[in-house]
This record gives sequence, structure tokens and C-alpha cells, in this order.
Amino acid sequence: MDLMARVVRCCQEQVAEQAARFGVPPAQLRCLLLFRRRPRFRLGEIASGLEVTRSRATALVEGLVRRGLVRKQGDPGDGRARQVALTAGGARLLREVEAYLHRLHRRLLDWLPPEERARVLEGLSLLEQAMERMKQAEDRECFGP
Amino acid sequence: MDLMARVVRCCQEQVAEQAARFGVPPAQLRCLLLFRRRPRFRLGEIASGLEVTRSRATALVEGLVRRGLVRKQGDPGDGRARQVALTAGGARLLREVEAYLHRLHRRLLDWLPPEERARVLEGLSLLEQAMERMKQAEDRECFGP
DNA sequence: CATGAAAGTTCATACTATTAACTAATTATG
DNA sequence: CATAATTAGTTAATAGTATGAACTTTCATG
Repeated sequence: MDLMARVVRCCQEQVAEQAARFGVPPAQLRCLLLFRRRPRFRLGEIASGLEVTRSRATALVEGLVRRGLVRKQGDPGDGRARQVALTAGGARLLREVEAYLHRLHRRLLDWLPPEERARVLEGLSLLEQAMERMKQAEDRECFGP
Repeated sequence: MDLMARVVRCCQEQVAEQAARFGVPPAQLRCLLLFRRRPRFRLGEIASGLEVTRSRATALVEGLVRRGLVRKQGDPGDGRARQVALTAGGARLLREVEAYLHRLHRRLLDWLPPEERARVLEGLSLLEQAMERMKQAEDRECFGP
């Protein structure tokens, strides 16, 4: 499926361009985008949200802390846990990134034939579902009874 | 475009699974797949084919050499250049990988509704073209007159 | 209360990719 | 033809990405 590989590559290039534009490495940017949902997460929630290890999440958050985009605090309900909260600077950058992504999305749609836009999105959705289902089937094969 | 990100992530997971299955790191596997076209390349051709630097191609080829999948030779026509050729073991593994990818592709299609298969592929193709055209338009913006 | 599990951190490791500097070979130029 | 410029590949340094193991502290459970 070389077509898929090419689409993936385009996306990766886009991500790299964003990282350069905002001066935040790709994975840290992805981490920052988690805060679209909420301004505060536990470190472990970040790890699950990004589907990486807690060890990796620690490093990513550290990177954001160093850039002043988030800060770390204790968790009142659990002495082991850390809360990670957006700073004002982080919230500002996040808004910028969101606006940029929104514009990018619109621009991409503009490059598609108008009659085909819904079709393409639908096709992508079907593809994602197919892939997820295939993955689940494989997981079941490996660990089935 | 969270849908796109999810599709990309599925692909990346699939690539990681393949790497584990064949015991070759993802980038080296990608390099090996270049040899589908020809059994022999110059190192610089590998770099362009993969769209990485010559320095990176050197390391990737070194990895394949260490696994006995390719070997390096001089180039009769140019004293600076190196030829990289598939070994018998490399050819064997390549055939395995190809067969596996072929099966994977078929399986993915099986998970799509039959009436939608052509549509999904067409949509992907349109998307790729849109992305490439958008990228070229941006490149022109940066370096235009 | 003792024991097992969980949260986050640190360190080591492997992979991915780039740049800069370098040497040797080839090509371009006057 | 001699010299300058360019090219091919290599090496080392660097930054980013992710995992696993070991560890300490805190929480959950019987």
C-alpha cells in the first residue's frame, strides 16, 4: 500500500513543519494539544492520552516545563501523583497552534474537489475503522483462548 | 484533523509490528523495500529514494549489512561511489516481507465494505494529491520571486 | 498491619534523522 | 593541462523519540 505510505509521509512532513514553526518538538507539541480538552492533567493521564509510557510522559512534560508552557504541582488527592497545568504562555501558544491547524484543515479541504470532500473524509473514517478492527482481531488472535 | 492523526497512528503501529515481526528496525525495513525495484543501488540513490541524507543512508545500509541482508561493493564507473546489493538472505527476507504486506493489504480491504473499497482508495489518492499540491504551493510561497 | 500494586522519576538503551567536517574522486573551467 | 569547484560516502556530534528496568513513595487490600 504505497499510497498509504505516501499519505503518512505527507502528514509527517506537515508535523515537522509545525514543530519548526512553533519551536516545539513534535512529540511535545502533541502533548501540548492534549490540553485542548482540559487545562490540567495528571502525568499518568498524559501518558495514556498519548499512548506512551509514564517514563516518556515525564520527559515530554519536562520539555514543556522548560519552555514555560506547563507547570507541575502535587495532587491534593494522591501523594504519589503530579498535576500538570497549562501556564498562561502555554494557553496562548495552544490557541495559536489550534488556529493554525484550523486554517490548515480548511486549506487542505480547499485543495480537494468540492464534490469529493465529504467522500474523502468518509473514506478516511472507514479506513480508520477497518484498521482498528483489524488490529483488534489480531490482538484477539494473539491472546485468545 | 484528528481523524488523519488516528489513521497515521494506526499505520505507525502497523509498521512497528512489522519491524518486530521481521526483526529489522522500521527505517532499515523501509530501506530493504527499496530493493523491490532493483537488486542493487548506489548509496546516494538509496538516500534519495528514502528522502534522507547520505549520512543517514550510510547508517541504514550499515545496519542491513550487519544483518547480512545487503553487501557493499565499489562502483566500477565511479571511484567515490559504493554499490549496495541484496544478498541471498536479503532477497529471501524481502520476499517474505512482500508476501506479508500483500496479505495485509488484502486483509485490510476485506475489512472494508466491498462497495466502498474503490471509493476509499480513490479518496486517499485525492487526499495525497491535495497534500502534495498544498505543499508545492507553500514551497513556492517561501522561495518565490 | 503486612503485602501487593500504582505513580512518577531516573538511567540505560535502541532507533531516527540532521549537520558539519573530512577525504578522495570526479567534473568544470580557463 | 592544471586548478578550482563539486560530489560521494564516512564519521562524529547532536537532538528528538520511545521503551524497559530499577527505585522510592504512596495507596489499596485482606
